[in-house]
Amino acid sequence: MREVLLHDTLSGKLQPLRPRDPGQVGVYACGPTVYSRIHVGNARPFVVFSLLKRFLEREGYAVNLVVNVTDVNDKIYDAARAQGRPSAELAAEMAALYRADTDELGLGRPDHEPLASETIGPIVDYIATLIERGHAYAVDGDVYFRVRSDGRYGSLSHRRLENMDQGEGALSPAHPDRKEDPLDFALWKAHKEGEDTCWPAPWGEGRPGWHIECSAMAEQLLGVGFDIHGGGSDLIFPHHENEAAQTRAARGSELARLWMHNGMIQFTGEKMAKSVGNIALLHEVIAANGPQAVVMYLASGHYRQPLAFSPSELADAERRVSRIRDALRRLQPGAPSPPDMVHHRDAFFDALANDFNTPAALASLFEWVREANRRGGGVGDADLREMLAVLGLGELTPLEAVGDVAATDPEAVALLERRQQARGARDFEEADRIREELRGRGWDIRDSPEGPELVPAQTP
RNA sequence: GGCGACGUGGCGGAGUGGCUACGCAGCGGCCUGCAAAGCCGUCUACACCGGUUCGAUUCCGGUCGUCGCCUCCA
Repeated sequence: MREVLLHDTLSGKLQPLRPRDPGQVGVYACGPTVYSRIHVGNARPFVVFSLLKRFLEREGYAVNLVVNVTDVNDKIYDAARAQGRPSAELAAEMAALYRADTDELGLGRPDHEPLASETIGPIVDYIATLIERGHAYAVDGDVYFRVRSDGRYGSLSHRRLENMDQGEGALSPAHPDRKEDPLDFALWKAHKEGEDTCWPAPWGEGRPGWHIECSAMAEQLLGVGFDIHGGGSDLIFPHHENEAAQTRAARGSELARLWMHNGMIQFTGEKMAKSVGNIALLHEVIAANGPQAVVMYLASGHYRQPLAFSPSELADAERRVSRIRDALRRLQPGAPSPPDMVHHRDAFFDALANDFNTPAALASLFEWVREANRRGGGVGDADLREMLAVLGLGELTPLEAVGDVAATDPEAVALLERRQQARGARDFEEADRIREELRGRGWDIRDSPEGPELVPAQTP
């Protein structure tokens, strides 16, 4: 088992992974708010933490991955109202589409996917505890967290209270004196006209604020002080800062041991976001490029850095997948790989152990591929398969050889034979004509010393 | 204004105080009837200005620029 180093946002440094319970790693990653279909940016944490789980499991850990779904939220109310439908119905539909879209990636599901709407009881209890301990207060059915009661507030996002923009809330003409302090944030929001869902609570019916749900759900499923809390870097403040503050205040200990944050996907030079309008929907990108290309694309940058998105980047990723797929054709399935190539495989996993450096790992993978290609056919594919499995590309299959085609498209095989006859007769005009005909049927020809093969045509 | 990250070859994107990843694209070559695939080579980059050092793309300071957060946001 390698020592795994991960960058921790709280300390700002690489930290060795030292699980609370030896051999077991609990991971909580913030998932989407379901008010519309997710885009590629939303998919990044899903992929990053899914792949991290695979890697840690490969290293021998038992991993429990929790990715929540926020299904009660202002944006959902707004979107549902605009569509003239119940908010719960919209949330349920979008949650189902989120699962369907991410299923398409072929990475499996997280171990748990809790919903805010199904965690109301624990959330209410949590808030009650905060009030009892003097860290929260109710005002006309709202409940606010007393930010200044947490001595370590700001430690995660590395900001000082005095530097914070305090324009929000305090001077709101609608609610002039609700909060004791403009920095305080809502734990519970009293039911308002036009909101079609609410739940009972000791301080009045309403619904949870955004941050409390994660503290409650993470604790329910992983316990306080679990190993890794993750999400997009745009969540560091205020979302994760608030989560951390709530848990310290209610439980007297830290929510998570290590905080991991992924960088933003950038499209047209800035963050891909619905509010900017520069989004590419995940299911459309998968439909256009295939799921493996999307995973390859997301793995091609270090998770902490911003990553440039464009259609050509996805096409690039698709070519890389093809290179691997082509290499697979020449390999010996299920056979061990040459021992003198194992250093590439080891370098691959070493790179992942060093702050989950997927692009460096991919470099080693491609060095392995080049070496295998150099050696010609017959190299065992075991090492490559091991690497691909961790990347979630284990399902990659080599392009079919002609033998497999016979069953599905006997006509193509007949054409290939006619082309061989034409070539034998040095009638290259006819041979090339048949090649074009086969391409029209969706097959590319690859000639080799061992004879011609048919492979599915690459989409241009 | 505050905090943080970053500026690498045509593009994407790692990384390192000295040996200049990886992929895509381009170009040349090998192979091929021609292609495709593959292999070899090539295109020899690290924003700018100072400093430290025998030596800096890598460390320090400054300048310019970009991005993120400070409000919902993966």
